[in-house]
Amino acid sequence: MRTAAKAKPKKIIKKTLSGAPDMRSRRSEQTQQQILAAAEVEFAEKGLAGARVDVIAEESGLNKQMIYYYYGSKEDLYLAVLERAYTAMRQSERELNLVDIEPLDAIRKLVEFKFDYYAQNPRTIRLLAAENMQNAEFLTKSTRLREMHASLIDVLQAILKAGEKKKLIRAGVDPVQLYFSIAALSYFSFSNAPTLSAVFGRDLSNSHELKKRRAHAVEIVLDHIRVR
Amino acid sequence: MRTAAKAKPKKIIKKTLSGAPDMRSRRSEQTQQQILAAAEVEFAEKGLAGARVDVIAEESGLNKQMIYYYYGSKEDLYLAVLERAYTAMRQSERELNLVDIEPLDAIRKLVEFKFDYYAQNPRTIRLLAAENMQNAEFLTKSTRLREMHASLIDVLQAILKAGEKKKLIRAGVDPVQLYFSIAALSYFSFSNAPTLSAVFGRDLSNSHELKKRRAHAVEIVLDHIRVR
Amino acid sequence: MRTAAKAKPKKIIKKTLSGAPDMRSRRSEQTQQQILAAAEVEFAEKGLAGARVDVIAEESGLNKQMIYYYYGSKEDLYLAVLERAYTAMRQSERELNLVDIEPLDAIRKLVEFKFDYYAQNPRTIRLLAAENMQNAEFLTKSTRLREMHASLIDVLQAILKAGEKKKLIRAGVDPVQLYFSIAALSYFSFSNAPTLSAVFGRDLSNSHELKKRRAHAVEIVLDHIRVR
Amino acid sequence: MRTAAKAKPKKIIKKTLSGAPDMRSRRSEQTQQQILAAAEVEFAEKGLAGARVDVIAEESGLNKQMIYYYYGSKEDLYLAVLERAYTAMRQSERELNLVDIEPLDAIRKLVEFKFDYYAQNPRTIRLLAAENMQNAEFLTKSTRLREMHASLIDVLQAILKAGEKKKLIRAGVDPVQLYFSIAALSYFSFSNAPTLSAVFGRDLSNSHELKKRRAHAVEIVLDHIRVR
DNA sequence: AATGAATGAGTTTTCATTCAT
DNA sequence: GATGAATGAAAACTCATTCAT
Repeated sequence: MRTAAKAKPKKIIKKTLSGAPDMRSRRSEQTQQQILAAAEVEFAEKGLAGARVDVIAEESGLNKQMIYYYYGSKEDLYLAVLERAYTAMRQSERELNLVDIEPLDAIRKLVEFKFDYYAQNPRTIRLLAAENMQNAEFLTKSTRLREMHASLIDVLQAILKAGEKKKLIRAGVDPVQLYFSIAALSYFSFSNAPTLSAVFGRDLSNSHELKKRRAHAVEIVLDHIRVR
Repeated sequence: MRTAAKAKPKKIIKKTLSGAPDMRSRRSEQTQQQILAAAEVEFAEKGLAGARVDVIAEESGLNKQMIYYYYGSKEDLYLAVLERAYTAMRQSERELNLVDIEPLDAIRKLVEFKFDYYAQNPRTIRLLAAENMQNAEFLTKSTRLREMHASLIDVLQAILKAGEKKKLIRAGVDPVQLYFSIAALSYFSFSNAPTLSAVFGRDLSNSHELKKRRAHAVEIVLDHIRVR
Repeated sequence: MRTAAKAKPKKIIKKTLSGAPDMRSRRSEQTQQQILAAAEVEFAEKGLAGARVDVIAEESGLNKQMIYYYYGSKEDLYLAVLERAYTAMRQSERELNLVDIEPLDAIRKLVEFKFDYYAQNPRTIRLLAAENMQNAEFLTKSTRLREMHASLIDVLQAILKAGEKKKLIRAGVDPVQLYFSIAALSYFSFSNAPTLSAVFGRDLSNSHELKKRRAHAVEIVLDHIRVR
Repeated sequence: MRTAAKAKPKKIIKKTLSGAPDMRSRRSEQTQQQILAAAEVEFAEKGLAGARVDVIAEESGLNKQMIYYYYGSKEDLYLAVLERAYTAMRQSERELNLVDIEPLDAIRKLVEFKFDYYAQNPRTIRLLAAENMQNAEFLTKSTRLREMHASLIDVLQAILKAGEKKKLIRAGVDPVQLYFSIAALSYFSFSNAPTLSAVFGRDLSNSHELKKRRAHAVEIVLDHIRVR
């Protein structure tokens, strides 16, 4: 309906929260994973508007209706994909152990981790890009995601402090700004590879180029924080 | 024809190249500008797939057929928009005069310019992001754009050399890597503002935040190239 | 979208209000009438839920998209049909001239008019029945219709008063109740003809039966108001 | 199969006729009643086309397959609901004892009974309305229902005769016409309450209005048959 | 008897594009 | 040059029904 607000009939959606161990239906859980996997590929490739529900159904090897059965709508499926990718990234960050390492090495490791994560999860890059194109409409909508603040900030803070104490890192470095810069230097190499490659006329995504880029990112960050 | 692969029948398109002074029709020229302006807004906001020809027509104050008359198809219109934005950016870069400035100041100015350009041209950011989502399909397709290689690389090269000679800038800085990093640090602040704002729960696009971000970008770059 | 309220992009609908004499497009006006005519048949036959947009398009000889172009949605088209039928009925009532007739004859004429109107406009009966099944959701929604109160009540009132004065009609007859009863006796014969016919095993819609029914309706009403 | 004409493959349906005391499965009987109850609500609310099997399953607390197990199809379930409601109404009529009452009181009681039955069984009204929208397709199809002719006609006939003999009721009253009118006056008040309420801008379903309406129905009927 | 999962065939709606004037 | 009207092809979404357990 267009003209008037109408009490939408509540649609019954069968999504089993992945946390709940629903023993009765390991099959159902698997089906949902198949859908999510296919959807991630499609959304990462084409964005929300460009993605096709038919394609997702086709690629998942399932019926189109299953998508609506489990996720309710294209947009809700997109949100599920986004949540999963985002959660996985935060989880990876959380598993990064930087505490017992020399401060400068920790920073180096952190930059390399960020860079490598994007290198290994190109779809996450594209989902983030798509989401930014949408002004983070869905990320904002998701309570789950909004609350998942970047845990690395605290870690960074701790490392910087430890480094200061050891006279390895200069005082006064803003951890948030630093985090942004690390993210920027990692993200950009992948997010903008297509246009950069086109303009520079050479492939920027081969491993040689990436290695140089990664090393540069590490250096530029370290140069900024090191005491002279 | 909507999604399918197309064997474009050559269609006569009336686009007057803006270079050629077609005196007969200043009105025509204006019509095309109206379309381009509305299209830029729409494509920047929604991307290629999400943009609606109806909306562009509506917003331009013209009718849909005019779009097809002048631009042939939605995709060709998108290309025209992209070309214009890209050309304008390159033109701005070309107008930047960094030759007669002290090397470190020149770098500072360059970083600030990049940052400010994105700040003042948010639609360019979004068009670039959209184009990257499309794997630079259109940028690649456009001979005009492909040939418009980033002139700043040469300028950067010259500045670095001059700086080295004056013992202000350390030797061995790769101008391409540096250019990428400058672009990254500028671009990212704007391209990813929506998701960052959502996750950090505060508005990163106000002028205070941007000023801090800009200063940080300048510093991180300078710290990298300065001799110690 | 299911999950969240979303700012529906305003859809451009080209419906020319039938009042506005849009000379440029008599063709457009005719197209809309074709759609309305086909829609009335379909909605009257199957109700809102049962009606098929495809069928309406097919029967109107037009493209399905035209329906959306002019009316925006199936529901809005239904509303347009309802409004037209309702307006026509009220208009007919308004054209009934009962003022200069003997009171009892006026009542008789009124009952016959109601009965005949339903007899001649079976689709109006069905649209009303459909609308009642929907708890008058659309009639309530339509400002235009809600304001179109039954003008016959006032006329009835006047007739009753005149009849009282002439000692032809007894005092104390409630015009609203009487109007309802007249409507009931007319409407029911048509609205419930299918089930009654099925149960009584004979066709109640032939002209002989209708004549008897009509005469009975007149008598029962007159018997109620006549002075003894 | 949804809309298409169907060559129903004979399907084994487990419906235990409510008459047969199938001791083995009181549970089964209860399940069927749950389904019927939920179905009646849904069909009465939305009609055949508008009703959703999912909703019926949900509301009955059972699952969809049970509906198909016991009733074979949505349409057959609708028929079962219709049959039950109709049978109940006829049963009520049969239990009405009007034989030993004064003729005019009997008529009064009959009108009141009809009115009250509809008042207390609003879903029956809606099922009848739905069925009439379908041109009584299902009622016609059901041998059981077709044979269940309105028993009140005979009763009415007897009352009228008795009244005539006692000079209380005038001769020549057609019992079928009278029955129709009684039904009309009762039914209409409920069937058309939504549209009437909308147009008259006041609630016609409160008890005060209904009392007035009921009294009026009684009077108009009595006025018609009474000797003067 | 009962359940959750899956399906195919619709159904409404959207959208780029073209036609006629 | 410009406009409103029209179209076909696809897109999202729905729903009765069946399958497998």
